[in-house]
Amino acid sequence: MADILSIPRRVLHQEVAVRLRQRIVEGHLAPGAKLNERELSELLQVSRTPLREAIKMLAAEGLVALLPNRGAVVVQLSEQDVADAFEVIAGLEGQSGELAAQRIGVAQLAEIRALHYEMLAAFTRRDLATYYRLNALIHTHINAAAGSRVLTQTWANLNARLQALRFRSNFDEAKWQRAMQEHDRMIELLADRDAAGLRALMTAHLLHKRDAVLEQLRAGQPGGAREAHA
Amino acid sequence: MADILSIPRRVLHQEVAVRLRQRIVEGHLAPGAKLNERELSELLQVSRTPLREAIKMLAAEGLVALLPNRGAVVVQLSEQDVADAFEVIAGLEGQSGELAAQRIGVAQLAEIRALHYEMLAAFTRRDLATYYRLNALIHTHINAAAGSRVLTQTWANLNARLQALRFRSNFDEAKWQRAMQEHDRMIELLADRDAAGLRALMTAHLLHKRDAVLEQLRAGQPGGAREAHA
DNA sequence: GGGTGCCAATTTGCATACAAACAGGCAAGC
DNA sequence: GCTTGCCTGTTTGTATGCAAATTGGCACCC
Repeated sequence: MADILSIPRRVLHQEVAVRLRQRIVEGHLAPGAKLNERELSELLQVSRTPLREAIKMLAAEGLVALLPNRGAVVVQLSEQDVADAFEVIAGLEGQSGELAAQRIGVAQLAEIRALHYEMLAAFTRRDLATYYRLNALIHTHINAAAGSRVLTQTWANLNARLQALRFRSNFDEAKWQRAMQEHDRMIELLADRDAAGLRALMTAHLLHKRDAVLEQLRAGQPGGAREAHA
Repeated sequence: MADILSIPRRVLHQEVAVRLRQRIVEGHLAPGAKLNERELSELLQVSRTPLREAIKMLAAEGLVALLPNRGAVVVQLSEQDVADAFEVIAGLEGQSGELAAQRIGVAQLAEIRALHYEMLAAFTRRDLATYYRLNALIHTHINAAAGSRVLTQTWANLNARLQALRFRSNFDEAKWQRAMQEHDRMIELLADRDAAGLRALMTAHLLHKRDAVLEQLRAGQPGGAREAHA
């Protein structure tokens, strides 16, 4: 909690990295798109040096791919990659759940519960955007409650790559209701400190999410071709 | 398969990143050490620009931490971090095992078996350095056999952070024998395509490794380098 | 003596300049 | 007509220069 004291020390290349991540997740930079350095440096009003440093960070995070002497492109996950990624993150969420159930404090639990009710409100209104925001926030809080910095970093990294997909995935009513029920159950299991139960639930929750996203992908890209990679 | 044809396109900043990773893993850059840009650029005979880009990549990988206006330092994992990291990687290895058992081809299995026998030879000679090299190679091959690029990347990233520790961890005879037995069993389970079994074994294997490393850490890193002696 | 403020040396952060590699268009040769 | 080679504009890769921030030391004041 010492973070509150530290004044925000922003450095340009980190700021640029944040902005680029946003643009990728929000789809302004679509998968496969080339990152033209001159263009981006003009757009963001920075020189190429910090921009390049930011791009290298995104490359290490797996958000973009570097083509030697040919710049960087936004990675394009094949259907198989998406499935694989969700399976990996399902494992990470499972572990988050297990640890969170063991380690969560009352204040953290209360906050998550509050977010849950807010999300329930958004669900009731069928306000998808708010629902997603709160959903992501709840998962982030559970992950944080696990109290494992390594887990948090690994999860956040992978999550960033999948956010772009989730953003668009707009699953059907039945799936949405099930997801909501699973979230209800999460709160119960957290309150009960049922580590094994929460692990199982969260893993299953993410695998369901995988299925929903894949279904969406297949519907959107008939033919379901495996996309090429560099 | 196509990799054989592509000529190696080296770029300086990637080369530098490789070298820096080596230096960190091998302990030339100890945890907590400051990365002086001028110093390193002279050492590696490159200008500061590609060096800085490489440092940013390592930062994104979690190998170094960036202190705004104060450069980068090699991350220093607390005991808790180490335990957490091994638990995360245990989950990843478990998934590697499960997928590998399902997807491995005969050629891949044969290669892993061959490496296993080589490792058995190294174990018999109590040649720790060779044992470690082959051990790491086997785990890499199993991971590759899982055929999940996302899993491979996530695993490799985390693994890099722990290699430095393993390098030094010089566990006792009993633990070494158990590890060797577990590896024997891995081969059996792979050959049997026992996905659930291999998942469980590999997870346990890594948790045992965690215990060994933590024990070593607590013992207070007794001087001995990595050369073993029985 | 201990604390505070200032100054200089060092180091990082960013911008720019220059070199190398690439893409694609055009013309010449088969 | 198709390929091959060259040539040029564009883009990426690297080096260097300059500005800003930090660290540590020293003098000064309380």
